[in-house]
Amino acid sequence: MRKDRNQYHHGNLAESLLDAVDQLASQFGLEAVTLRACAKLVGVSPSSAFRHYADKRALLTAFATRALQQLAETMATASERAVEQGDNPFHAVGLAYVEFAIDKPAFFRAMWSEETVYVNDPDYSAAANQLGNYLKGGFAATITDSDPDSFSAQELLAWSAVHGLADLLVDGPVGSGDKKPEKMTMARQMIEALSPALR
Amino acid sequence: MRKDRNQYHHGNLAESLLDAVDQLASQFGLEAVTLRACAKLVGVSPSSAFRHYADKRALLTAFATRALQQLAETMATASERAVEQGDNPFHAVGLAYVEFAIDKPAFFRAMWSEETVYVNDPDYSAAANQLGNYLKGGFAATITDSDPDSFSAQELLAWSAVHGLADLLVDGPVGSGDKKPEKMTMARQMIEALSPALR
DNA sequence: GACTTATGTGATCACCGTTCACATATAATA
DNA sequence: TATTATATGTGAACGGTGATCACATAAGTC
Repeated sequence: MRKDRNQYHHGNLAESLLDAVDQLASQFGLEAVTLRACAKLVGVSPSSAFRHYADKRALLTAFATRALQQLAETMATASERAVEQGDNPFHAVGLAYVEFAIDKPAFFRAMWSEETVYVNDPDYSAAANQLGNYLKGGFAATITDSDPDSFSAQELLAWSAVHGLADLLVDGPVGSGDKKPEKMTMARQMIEALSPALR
Repeated sequence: MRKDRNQYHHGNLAESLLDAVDQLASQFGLEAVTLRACAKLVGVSPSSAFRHYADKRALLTAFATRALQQLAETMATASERAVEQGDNPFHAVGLAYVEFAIDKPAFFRAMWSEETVYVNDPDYSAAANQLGNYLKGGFAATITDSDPDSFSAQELLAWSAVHGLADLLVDGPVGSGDKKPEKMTMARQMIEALSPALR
């Protein structure tokens, strides 16, 4: 049973503020995310946010963490499905990475934004590490990995290529006029072109 | 002969404001760049900036344009030198790209920041196009290119990989604890690992 | 020298993140 | 249940921010 609104106590303000960041960032971009706008959206006074987050930056850090987890989840399911269907898991993971960036550019930008995030926050870095592991998991079937604890040159290449394309599509001059299908085709072709280097 | 300071008219305020952005961004990060701080650094009132730039965003666009030109120049000389010395020009251009990002992270961030830049500004997009051409120039000796007007899958792969590594090094979780030499070694190894895909 | 145009100023605005004393709700204790 | 302690939300205030506008002053033109 959920609490009634119009209460003095909100009940789950920390999470609701994250939802507000989510909504504002998705609709108007990350730059437009304002503490006051978030509070207003939730129906709460601006100062109340500081009971749950030390900073605006702390709020953005929590949001970035959520984005990392979401991407990791997306990639994990893509990888599983690829294994089930006998497809190349790296292709699936790479495509999922790019698709996430295209579908949720605000999340993608927030995720790796060293200037607006406390990168040493334990939750954040844990999520970042977990994402790295899913990436390596996706590569595992494709790349022969001598040292599973550090990124080999080939693994770094794979991540760099996928991340670079995603970033160029979202913030760079690549595919500016194209819609999602064209962008995904570019991603497929690029990943295809990459495979000779991953043997 | 340059104008005396302590004048009512500054003489070259537009350029000087760009220098101020440069200095503040390099020292304190892009997020810390403030119109008022720039004006104070130049020794001028805050409102005077609006005589030369419509917006803060217009100022950042001009700064991003300058950054693009600087990177293009760096890459062009790297490419030339590589050709002279018989080295692989793509390697040289790719390394120059990564090195630029490491040395001047604020420039690198400002360059591709769709939310803080007017990406349709003619000067900006011209500089972005020129940079793309230099990139293709660097690739030219390495990659067989059927259509010189659009990026082939291999060219896109090469740019994505180099750009992605640069971005992961600057804003991502790769090489966080490492100094520049280690990062450049990673770049060399990644580019080396990429070459099988560029034939 | 008079007029026009370009450039810099100062006051002012609404909005921003942040703080703090205070109000109110929930939980714990007696 | 009554009391107390703690967690959570409020409202007013602060300085800093981007932006505007009437005004002041310089430079360019005739």
